[in-house]
Amino acid sequence: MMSKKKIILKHATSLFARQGFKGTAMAEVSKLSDAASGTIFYHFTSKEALLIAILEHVKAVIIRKFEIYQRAHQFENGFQMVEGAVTYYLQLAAEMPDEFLLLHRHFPYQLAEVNPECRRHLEEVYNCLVDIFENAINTGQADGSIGMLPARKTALILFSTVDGIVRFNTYKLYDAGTLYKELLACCSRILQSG
Amino acid sequence: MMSKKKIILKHATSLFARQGFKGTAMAEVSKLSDAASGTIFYHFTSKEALLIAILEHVKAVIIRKFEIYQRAHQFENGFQMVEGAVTYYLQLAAEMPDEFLLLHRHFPYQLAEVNPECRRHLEEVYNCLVDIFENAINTGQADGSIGMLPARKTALILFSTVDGIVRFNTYKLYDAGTLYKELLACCSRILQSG
DNA sequence: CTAAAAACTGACTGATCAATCAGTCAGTTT
DNA sequence: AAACTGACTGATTGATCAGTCAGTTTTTAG
Repeated sequence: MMSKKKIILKHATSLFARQGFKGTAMAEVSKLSDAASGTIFYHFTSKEALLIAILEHVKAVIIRKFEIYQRAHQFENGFQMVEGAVTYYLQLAAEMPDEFLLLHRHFPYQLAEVNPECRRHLEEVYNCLVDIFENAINTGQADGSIGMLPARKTALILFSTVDGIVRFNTYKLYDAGTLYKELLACCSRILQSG
Repeated sequence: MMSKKKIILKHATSLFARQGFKGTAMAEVSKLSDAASGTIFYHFTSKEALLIAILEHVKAVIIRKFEIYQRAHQFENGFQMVEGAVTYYLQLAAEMPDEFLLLHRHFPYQLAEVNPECRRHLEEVYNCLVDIFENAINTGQADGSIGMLPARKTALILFSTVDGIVRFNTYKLYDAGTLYKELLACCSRILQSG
């Protein structure tokens, strides 16, 4: 049985992601969670504290999932590691739409400017994600499957591209699935050695 | 002398971009514009109508600026046209931070789901921007400076990358300037012929 | 069992906000 | 000089919302 605190966290994540922070009334969260409004403030000191708790949880889930993924997969070379990372990133974004939508909204970054804890959570998520690309590039440069580009900067550009495609999907401007093949082809061209 | 309506539009753009739609009180707009709250509702029927008017104006400005840019520049070949488009996009985003911030927020796309006029404005902005990349790629494929990739899809991926870099800047996660050289290098690798 | 602690409830409060509307006033037309 | 126009004003209103609190139920520990 899921605790009421976790139920509240789950529904608040979904509502904040879909309707925004200011656009979500605590009464909506309490209704969806089948909890009295007072219960939310019993578990979380304020609406802002609820948002921080959500971000902390999202961070923990994403970091854990990527660690599990990395341990479970073996690649022939660094280039295939990058391809794997791109594919898994798209897959994860489809699996956790609320969490990715939340990270694509502006209000967490606005709060991060005045709240160091919030800033830390967001930085850790982004570092985790960019590190995956960077590690794969470093591996590929060591085994010769990837050309000698600046690893961190190329990782940032790659991440920016993949994340942009996910955003197209979110905003319903273009379907990510139809770009998958071309996205991998672009990665291949960017990273090719020689 | 700027009309009061334009002054309101200007300050509302800035406030909506920085604080969000729900996060901005009409009283703030009226204070910054040095107008009575009633004046805003005299010119715009509602807060939502004000947002639509802002998006229409942003669309008009961006489309006009890119038309002027394209007429004023001559390129040796299609590949240099792409480089020019990337450079100009980054430059424009730095010149019009409020407008780009607004387009990077989630609420215009949320409104677009229920308001066809809003959806039209946003689509026209994105079509204008992606078309610039697509035209350049088509030109390059005709003159041999760009390889035979699917033009529209490659344009979308390129746009997604460049726009992602602008977003890094907005969210203060990474400075776009330091990625400029590597960004152009990636474009070159993606588009190279042969 | 009992007593204390923890979890939970929902009516209530004060603040905030979008939108309204009766009215002012400078300028134009009849 | 009378009638009219349209930009502008700001006090007011009804709705909404985050957060509180006094009290109830459930769980835990001795």
